[in-house]
Amino acid sequence: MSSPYADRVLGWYAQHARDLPWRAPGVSPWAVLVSEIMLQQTPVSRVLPAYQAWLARWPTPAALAADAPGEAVRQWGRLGYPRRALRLHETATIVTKKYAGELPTTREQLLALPGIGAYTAAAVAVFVFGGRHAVLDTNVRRVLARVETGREFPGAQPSAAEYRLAESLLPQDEAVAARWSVAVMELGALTCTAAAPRCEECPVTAACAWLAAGRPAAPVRPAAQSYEGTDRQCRGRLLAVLRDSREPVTQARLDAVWPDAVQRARALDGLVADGLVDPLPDGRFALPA
DNA sequence: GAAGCGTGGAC
DNA sequence: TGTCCAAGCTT
Repeated sequence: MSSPYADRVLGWYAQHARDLPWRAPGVSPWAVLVSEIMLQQTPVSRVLPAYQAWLARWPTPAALAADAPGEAVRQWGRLGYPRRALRLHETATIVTKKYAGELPTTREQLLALPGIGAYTAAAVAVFVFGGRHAVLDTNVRRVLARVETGREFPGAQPSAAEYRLAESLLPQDEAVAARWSVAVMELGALTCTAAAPRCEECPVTAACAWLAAGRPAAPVRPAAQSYEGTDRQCRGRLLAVLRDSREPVTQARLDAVWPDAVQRARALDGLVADGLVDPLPDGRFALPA
């Protein structure tokens, strides 16, 4: 079984696909993984320059593994969620030692690597190696919620039913299925967007349950916690001090960027526990060596 | 399963 | 100087 509107989505993709660097022919599996990790919760526009700079510095997993994890955190810059940089470095080390420098090709092998979860494992297995798996990211989930379920937004986490649905829609042919997966994702990113979807440009309006129902609005969700004053903001400030310093920094330098001493200590402890910050014997702090 | 984890752009 | 959201993962 496969999607009755697969041809329409594939045709739309042929016309509208963005010319992104990680989609260029000849891009290495490792480079695609780097792009996928960077794209976790970070918009394409901000990833583009970071992706180019990262691969210019470390073209292969072996090159990254040969450098200190702290350098990965520094190069990560302000992309956000810097644990991703640390885990990418760990993965580079594993790939270098265990897989002789070549990214493994199956979803299960990829899933076992740090920082690679269900989505990223499927995405790399499909986009690079042509596997036939459901690729459920936020874009695909939103498209399926609307077209198939008639709801404006999907639930908080992908359900087993969602996976079954996504798998049932995959075209039989592996290569076609891979193209379908990236095409649905692109449709969600460009047309079936979270805010102000462009239904007038959509190739599958005839099949869309949400549109047929008159685009009913989802129930209002509880307001998100403000970022201002959170531990996350505090961690970000502290790590920025370390990123911007070539030398280890003193406690006083960290104290200067956050007024609340209790919260500051908690955030710093968290960064140390996460391996993002090294406390040195002399009392100073540094990115991990 | 919920909560924690950064950052900046679009409204 | 508010809210939402962006190719999620881990515990």
